[in-house]
Amino acid sequence: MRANEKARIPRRHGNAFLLTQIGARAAQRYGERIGGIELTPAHSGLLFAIDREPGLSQQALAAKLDTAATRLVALLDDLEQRGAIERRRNPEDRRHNALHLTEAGAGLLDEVRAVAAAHERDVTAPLTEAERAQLHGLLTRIADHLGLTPGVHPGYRNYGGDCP
Amino acid sequence: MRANEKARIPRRHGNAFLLTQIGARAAQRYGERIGGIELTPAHSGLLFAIDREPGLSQQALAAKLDTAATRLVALLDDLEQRGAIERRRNPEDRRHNALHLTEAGAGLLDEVRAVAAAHERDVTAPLTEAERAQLHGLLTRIADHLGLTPGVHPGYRNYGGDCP
DNA sequence: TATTGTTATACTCTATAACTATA
DNA sequence: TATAGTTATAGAGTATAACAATA
Repeated sequence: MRANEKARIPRRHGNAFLLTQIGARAAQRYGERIGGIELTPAHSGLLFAIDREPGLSQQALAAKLDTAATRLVALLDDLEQRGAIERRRNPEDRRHNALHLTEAGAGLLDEVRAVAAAHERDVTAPLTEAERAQLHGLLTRIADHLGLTPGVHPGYRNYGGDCP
Repeated sequence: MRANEKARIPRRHGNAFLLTQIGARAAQRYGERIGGIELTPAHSGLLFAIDREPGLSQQALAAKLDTAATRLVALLDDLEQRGAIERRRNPEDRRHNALHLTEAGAGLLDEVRAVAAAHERDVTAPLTEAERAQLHGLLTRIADHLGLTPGVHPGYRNYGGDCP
């Protein structure tokens, strides 16, 4: 009975488990790297998002990232205090803050991009360029199948489930 | 300058980011599935570990999973209360508990294996069998490069970093 | 009254530090 | 005193609920 169940499993350590293991470790390493410029992964995600679509309100940005707007406040406070972003109050409807990167913020984003590129090279170090492209094709299809939004980190999403 | 930095990035959404995204989502889905039999991913990991190496003490098991022994107490309480495991006190040194799966625990582990197999099929649904094998080869090499212990979920590890 | 942004509260998770019982 | 297991304490992170300002 147990051997029978066992036989149904395709591999000792399946792709799904490997993906979870690797994903968690890659996230942890990215967190360490991005910590080197005094940011968290969440901060870096906001810089990317604001650069991609400047002028959004906090509510609109939260909707894009599929997270609660309350979560953004402290993160944006940090970035604003650092001079990386501006909250421009809309004169026509003074409840809205339009989010924009400053000059310094654009420079900081360049640093983030450099960190991300180094991270990318690190994680895929044992693969050849052809294998990286192969992997990218496979992963893109899985990401699509799982309904993942390109560029939106799942850490922003509102799940009930356990993190690991 | 910024365009120059951008050009260094190999792809819009690199493999590292995709791995993080997919890993987090896969973990979340597994958590939902395993919740269907009133367990968390952590509980299921303990069942696997105790089955793989029965008779370990709680300290020894914690060391294998690279986590604090205090973290295991409540999880083992749950499994014991459910009749899935036993803490057998060692008569020669009565400080040690030798951990063992019960008959019921073996049955529960079979259910966990079925859930894991369904999860595996779900995550890799869009791939052919040949592609799954290809992916497995690439992921195994990356996991090895990242120093991951086969079968040990990173969720048990003691990092300081952010979870996502 | 409805909406934007903010602050406050409560809850979960976990790391660390006491504590007990055995040796 | 040293170790295995347990319990208690404290901290981080976040989801939810209240709140103030504006429309």
